[in-house]
Amino acid sequence: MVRTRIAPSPTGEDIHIGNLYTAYINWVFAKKYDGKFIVRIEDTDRSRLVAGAEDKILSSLKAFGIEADEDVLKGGEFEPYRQSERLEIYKKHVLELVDKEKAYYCTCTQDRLDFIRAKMQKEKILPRYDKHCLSKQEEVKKEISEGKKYVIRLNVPVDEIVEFEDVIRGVISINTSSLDDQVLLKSDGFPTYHLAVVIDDHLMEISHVIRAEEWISSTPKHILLYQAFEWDLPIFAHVPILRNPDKSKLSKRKNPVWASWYLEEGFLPQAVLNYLSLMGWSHPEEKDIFDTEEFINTFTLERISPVGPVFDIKKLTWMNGQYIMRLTDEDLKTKILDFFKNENLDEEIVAKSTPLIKERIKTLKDYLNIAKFLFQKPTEYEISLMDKKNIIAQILRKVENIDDFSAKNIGDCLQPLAVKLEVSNSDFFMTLRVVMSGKKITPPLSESMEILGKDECLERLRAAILD
RNA sequence: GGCCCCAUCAUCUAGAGGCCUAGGAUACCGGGCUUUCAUCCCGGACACACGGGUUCGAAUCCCGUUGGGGUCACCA
Repeated sequence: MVRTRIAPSPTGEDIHIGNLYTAYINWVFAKKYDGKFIVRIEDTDRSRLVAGAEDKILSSLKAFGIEADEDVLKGGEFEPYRQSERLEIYKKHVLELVDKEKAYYCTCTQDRLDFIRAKMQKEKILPRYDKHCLSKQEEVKKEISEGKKYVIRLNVPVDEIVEFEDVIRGVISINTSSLDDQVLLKSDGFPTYHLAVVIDDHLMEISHVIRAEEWISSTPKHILLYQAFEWDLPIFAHVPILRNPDKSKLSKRKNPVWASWYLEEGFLPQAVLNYLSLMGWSHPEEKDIFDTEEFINTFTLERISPVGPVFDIKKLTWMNGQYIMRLTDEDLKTKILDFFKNENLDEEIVAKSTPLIKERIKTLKDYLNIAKFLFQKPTEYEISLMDKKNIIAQILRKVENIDDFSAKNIGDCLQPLAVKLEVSNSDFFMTLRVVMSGKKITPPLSESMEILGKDECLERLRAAILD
């Protein structure tokens, strides 16, 4: 049984786009093998907890269609799915490790820790805990019974090789001498990530740990824990970290990183997911555009490349445009209406204009940029109409006499006027375009005028003359 | 800095020894279509980091160098 998970921390505004990426890979992998996808909330850092973050993460995941089979809302066989509610479990297990002498109590103060760290740094040796408390456990236990604050540390063996296999990168081996005696249980009684992740992944029967590359260097600690507990290892796959254009880890300083930002900018979930699937992975037939179902069918972990890809919003934007073009008119109308629900747009106008703007917008947000004039009169003109008054007056007279106000007929009636006035087509229609919309770039003119209707067009022509 | 991971156009990538005078996509530049813009079509410029091996033959395998990234917390 394939069981995958993501373990977001409610410490930010929303789910990070990089986490959305790993979530998608995990979800797709589970779907491909008829497995289960679990969302586990890792809220063990009480100091960085952000109120509302958990809800936001869950709702964003849902907005992108990545639904968990087991999570804090749905529950499941292995609940609770919030780590702060599993404290007893961690405690019990870590004590087991102490019994086995794989872990030990430590009552060192932060001051002492800071001191030895500084000293080691000065001596240019790797700063890490010096196992000071390990040799005097009885004494330490006595201190603890007297109420002294303590942590429990992993007793990392000296100078051993820890090896594990990563599906994407092959065998990775690290000497334990580069590992610290990691704190497993913090003094507030909460586990650290390293303890909690191993226990939960085991207890929740996670078969494949698919997570970001930044976890590679702490995986040996996890291996040591699995060995200490005498548990079987899951399969590890470390997917690449998404990068800023300067190749550093994707960060909010340099890029929009919150998943919901993309939705707010008018990107379609499917387009974002499709783009994300191309990060470190490519379709065997070199396709760019494909839906989730096809991704599930063709995806393999082995095909993920270990190279960290730059997140290129330009290509995402192109892809989003492609998705918008492929939407049915009805579907696009609904999406635009929903996107601009606060604007209370006239549904009929949106419906009529949708086919006109379909190939012209890259995001839903672009819609009003290009079509706003259909809902309201221009407030200014991008081109001066001062020396065009005569032309406009002639157009006005002509338009007054058009009875069949269809796009085709409007064009047919106006075209001869351009010839008669000896004005080039582009000049003539640009003038009219600006009169109608105020802008130089618009959807097709005759069609737009048809949507506006004869009366509205006449009003705009008169307004332009008076301007 | 130690350890670990990585290395094909600006970017995402194809490529698993001969099919590669390296293919596609985005972006960019030019042209066509066109009542603006967009779509669409055609064309262009642009890459195997470097140095050693192995081999009849290397973008592909090995080693080194360089470069980039990650990680070294009672954060995840």
